[in-house]
Amino acid sequence: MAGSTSQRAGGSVTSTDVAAHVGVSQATVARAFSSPEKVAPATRKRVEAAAAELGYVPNAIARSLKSQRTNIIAAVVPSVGEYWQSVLTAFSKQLADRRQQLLLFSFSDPAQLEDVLTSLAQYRVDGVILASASIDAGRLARVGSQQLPLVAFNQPAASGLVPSVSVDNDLGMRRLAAHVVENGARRVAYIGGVAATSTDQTRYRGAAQALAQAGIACPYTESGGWAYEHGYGAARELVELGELPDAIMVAGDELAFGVIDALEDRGVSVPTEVMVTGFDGLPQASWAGYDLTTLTQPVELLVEQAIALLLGPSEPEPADIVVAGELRLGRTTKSSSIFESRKDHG
Amino acid sequence: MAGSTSQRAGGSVTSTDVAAHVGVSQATVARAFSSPEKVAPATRKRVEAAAAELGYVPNAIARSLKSQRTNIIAAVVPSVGEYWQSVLTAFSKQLADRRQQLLLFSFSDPAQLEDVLTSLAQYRVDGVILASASIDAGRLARVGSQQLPLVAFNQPAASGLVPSVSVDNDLGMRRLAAHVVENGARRVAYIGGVAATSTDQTRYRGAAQALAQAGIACPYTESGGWAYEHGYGAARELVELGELPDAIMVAGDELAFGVIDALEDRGVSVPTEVMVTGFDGLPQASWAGYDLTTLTQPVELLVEQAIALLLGPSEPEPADIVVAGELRLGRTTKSSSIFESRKDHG
DNA sequence: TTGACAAATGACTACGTAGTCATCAATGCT
DNA sequence: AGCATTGATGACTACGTAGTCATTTGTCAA
Repeated sequence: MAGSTSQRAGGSVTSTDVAAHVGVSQATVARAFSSPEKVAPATRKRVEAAAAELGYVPNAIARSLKSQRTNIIAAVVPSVGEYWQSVLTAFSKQLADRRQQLLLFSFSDPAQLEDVLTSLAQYRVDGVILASASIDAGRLARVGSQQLPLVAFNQPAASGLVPSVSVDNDLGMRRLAAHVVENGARRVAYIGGVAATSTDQTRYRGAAQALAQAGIACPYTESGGWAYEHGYGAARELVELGELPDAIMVAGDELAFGVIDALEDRGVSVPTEVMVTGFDGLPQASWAGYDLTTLTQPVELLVEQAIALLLGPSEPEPADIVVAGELRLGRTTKSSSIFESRKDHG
Repeated sequence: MAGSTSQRAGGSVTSTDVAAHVGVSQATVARAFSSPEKVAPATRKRVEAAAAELGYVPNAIARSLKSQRTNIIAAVVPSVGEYWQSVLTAFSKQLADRRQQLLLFSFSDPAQLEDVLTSLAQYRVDGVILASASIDAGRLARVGSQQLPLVAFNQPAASGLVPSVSVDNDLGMRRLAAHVVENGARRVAYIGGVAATSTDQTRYRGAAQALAQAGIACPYTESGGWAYEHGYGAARELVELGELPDAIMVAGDELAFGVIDALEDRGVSVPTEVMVTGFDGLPQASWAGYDLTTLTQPVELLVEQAIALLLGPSEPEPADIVVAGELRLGRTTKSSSIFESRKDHG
């Protein structure tokens, strides 16, 4: 039997090839792979043997064309940022468990979004995850008008427009604010990311309102981005202006790391002189070097909900799921006992 | 004209629909999108107008089936690890520039690799990036035997078997070793990741040989993984054993962060008492909080080379590209001037 | 004016699969 | 024994596109 069964060099082996080899019809081979229970065990065995011998692997492209399902989920994600990377990791893991693949559409500049969404439309994916603070309502609506299932991930602005899953930004910031107030902070500053994003707005509002209830004003500083260096730069400016508050609430963990390092670099001790809080609960927040007080997003849970919305039975009206995060108390807000004793809230 | 042009609810608009609307053949519509120069400008305009009106978007699945090209590159990557996330980011960016999409196959456990590779074979991607230290030679060979272009990313073991792109692990570690020796280290320990991986072996060998030339032995400790907590744990053990060296060379940056934090937590000052080096050049290495001495991998360049191997004309024999990294000098090896003066090498 | 030629377009088909329907054999029942 | 029923399988076709080839139209030179 030498040579007769060798697979062709460049081309792929098709179900027809296997069928000819076994002496059954192409339909039977297809069934043996897509719905094995409809094929007699003996036949199935022979088909599988032949497939293994010839090196046949079902062609997902052809299958998708015929069945109108790709088993592929697209994710539109900013190409940078510790937070998005961790979200992506979670999606990729959980989708793999459901035998779905992740097709990645990343963009570094919001201006590229147009192109990205265009090429996204060409792949007939089974669902789309929109994860970025910089997708505005108009674009969201446009994507939403297509027929495909989609879910906005952590985009407060999407609420009501398209199905969305978010952490409770407002509640989270309120808890953090309550915590720093309890720890004795009387003057608090807020360092945001990009003021134009709904995430930033929602978080700031939460913090500002909670602080206002304690009679504390909370000036907002825009750092201009969500990366380490933005936080570093914003904090440096704050130090140079000279009027340091008791606490700095930062819109995101990565920013907060920059804030902490900028403070320490300039001899400002955290938390002794200034407390710092973050938001997100990145893995690095738990690293001993930072040990940041922050709001840990339940990323796995959020992702689970997002996938459920995407793959589950479609709801009649857009569902908006909001999940509470968990307060993580780290070293960056541990107050000295002097402050502790003056605590006086509610 | 109300209603007559409304697109069907669930189904997608096809080139045939557009053709009927314009009054041309399906072939002309297809050409208008895939090779516009073959269509008369006037006709093209009408086709484009009709497509916009009907909401037609070319179907990439069907196109792929017909043309045997998917414009999709698959990446097989471990689902965790700061380093892989940064690599992934680079791939996704550079592929987007070339109008290719990234299909993500991530795995958290090497045992899942089998499943991953199986489902990978079904999608007829244009190329595969294998990026993980834990793909052994046997599996590499199996994947390589398929017809599709592939490239192993930072896997020394792949050299000779399949086309590969790697940083120069050996040279990098030699440079780091030379640096710590110059800074006065006389007793050096090495903390590795997973001893069974070729990356770990190559890096340790480079360090050990370079140190041996300076007459320094270099005991190896396996941390058991590549994450922060593995480094933390390994360093903690080292401290508890009591015999701290002058310098600890660590196999990866993320591990090194753990090592540093473990040392500082136990009152061991870095670099005054113990110097620490990393490997990879993660963004966090540049953060002021760590400011790690490490070997920065030229990730963008590595990725560029990998993509060139993948999409470029196929070489007759597997190409193995090795790129040198760049030494990054941080605070974690800044020696006191006492050490500096005794430097005596070569 | 007519033949040669290029440009534009249409008819047709294949890419590899899965679902529909028909066919056939085997089984159980009265 | 005859008939209905079930299970297994084959023939056929459609999914939406792009390439091949043939046909039509328009242009230019002799």
